[in-house]
Amino acid sequence: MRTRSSSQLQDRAAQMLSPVVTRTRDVAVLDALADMIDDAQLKKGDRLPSEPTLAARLGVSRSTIREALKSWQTLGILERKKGSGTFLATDITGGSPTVPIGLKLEGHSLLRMLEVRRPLEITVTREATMRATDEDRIRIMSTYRDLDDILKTDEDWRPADALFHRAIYKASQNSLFGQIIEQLHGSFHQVYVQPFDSDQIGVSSMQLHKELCETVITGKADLAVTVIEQILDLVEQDVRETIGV
Amino acid sequence: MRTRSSSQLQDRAAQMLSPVVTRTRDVAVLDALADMIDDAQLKKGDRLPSEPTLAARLGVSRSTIREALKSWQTLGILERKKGSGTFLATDITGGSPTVPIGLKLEGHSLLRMLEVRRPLEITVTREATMRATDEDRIRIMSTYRDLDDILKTDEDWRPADALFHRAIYKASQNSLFGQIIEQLHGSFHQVYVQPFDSDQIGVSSMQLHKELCETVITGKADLAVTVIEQILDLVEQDVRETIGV
DNA sequence: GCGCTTAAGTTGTCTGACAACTTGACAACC
DNA sequence: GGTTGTCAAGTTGTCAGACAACTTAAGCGC
Repeated sequence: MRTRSSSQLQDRAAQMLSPVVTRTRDVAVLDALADMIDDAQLKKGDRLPSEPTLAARLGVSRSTIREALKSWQTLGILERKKGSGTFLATDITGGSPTVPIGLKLEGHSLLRMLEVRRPLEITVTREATMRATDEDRIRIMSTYRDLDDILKTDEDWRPADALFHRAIYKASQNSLFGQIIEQLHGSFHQVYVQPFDSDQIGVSSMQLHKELCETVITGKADLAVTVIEQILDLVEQDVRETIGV
Repeated sequence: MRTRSSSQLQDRAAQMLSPVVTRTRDVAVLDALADMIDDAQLKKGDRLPSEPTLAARLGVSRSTIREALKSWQTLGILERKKGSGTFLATDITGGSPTVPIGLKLEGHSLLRMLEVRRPLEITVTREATMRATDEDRIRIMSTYRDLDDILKTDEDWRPADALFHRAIYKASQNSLFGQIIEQLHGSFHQVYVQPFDSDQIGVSSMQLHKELCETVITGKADLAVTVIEQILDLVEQDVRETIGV
């Protein structure tokens, strides 16, 4: 085991190198595939390019393509017929939640995303507060400490923030919440980051994150919900001011 | 063109035939895996045998094993860590022993989906009730009538049901809600319809849909929310009874 | 005991191959 | 004309083997 300081240094360095997650290749394939479906305006029942074609065009092996397709097949997005091809089984009207397709990210769509995030965040916070195991609590506390440390420097706080919130999602014991919120969160941050400076995070937001950590760990569900609502209010207010609504 | 009678005869004969189900190997792998999990009493967090081990023991190649695991990974049943192993991410608690274990696992993932759907449906129903335009109200009423008509026959009611709910989503004036819910709904139906095949929509559910239509149109937000909650309760109860939890 | 190195084990990805199946085109037959 | 048999090309399903990246634990030196 490394010493604590070096560990922190290494973690911090790793965070700067690989921003949020270790994108496995099949996820990238699905992203590209979503774009392709959007570009080609494919409708339900239309056939997708064959596996060898996709493999060649995306520069990955057929195995990777197959695993990515299997994922969407399980979710009912795709249907595959042996000897025939792969077909779109769902109409993706302007965008899919699994991979936001062609999502026009103007200010108003940011607000729409927040609208969807809000009920999900509230529910996941309540569930996490009530279901968290000891291991979850330790992880939440640990990720909060990391976030707190980062905020004292001028480094990028977003990766630490994402890890903190992910720990809470995990404590809800329902992986679907985390997946959907993080997709929204991801596309949200992509644009959200743009107009704001990285150290723009206010004192109030930092205080709220501390309260969120404490209330979740101590199991005060109702309080935790009010805190997450305040955080979302803060973010929404930020967005509104920025886009002048 | 053939005569009408012969054509009808042929169609009827064709209807009696059910499509040949090509049982792919990965489904068999998942069945075997479910039995193994049950026999070995594996709990959440426990590690599964490695891919090469499974491949050797089940007499299939590693590729087939991986595709099968990918399917359950997508459903959140499994979690895989590079260099470490594959772990069970869900607890199989209780349930009647007569229900095949595979159904149990998928049933639990159904419940998780419902958990995510619930806050979204509630929010979208409230928003729809308050924001609906006259055009939206007409559309909601019209799609409900269609659904009502279909229910009196023995035809498939699901498309009409989907259109009815979609009309409500649309009235919320936030396309993201509909997209995400429909994604969940789609994958839900894919699994839900497959093993349970409960084509019968209950009388109570039908009455609730009528109330939902009325409350949304007349702008009674709080009432509409309670109705949609009752509908979701009904569905959840149905799932729970089927998987015996 | 502590820290470092090493080796075994595991998942992610690639390559190449063959089997099973579908589809369309064409020929043969009634 | 309409039906059936046959064939070739294309596509998915499965297999085998290999290497890279990563984790874990045992072993070693201090």
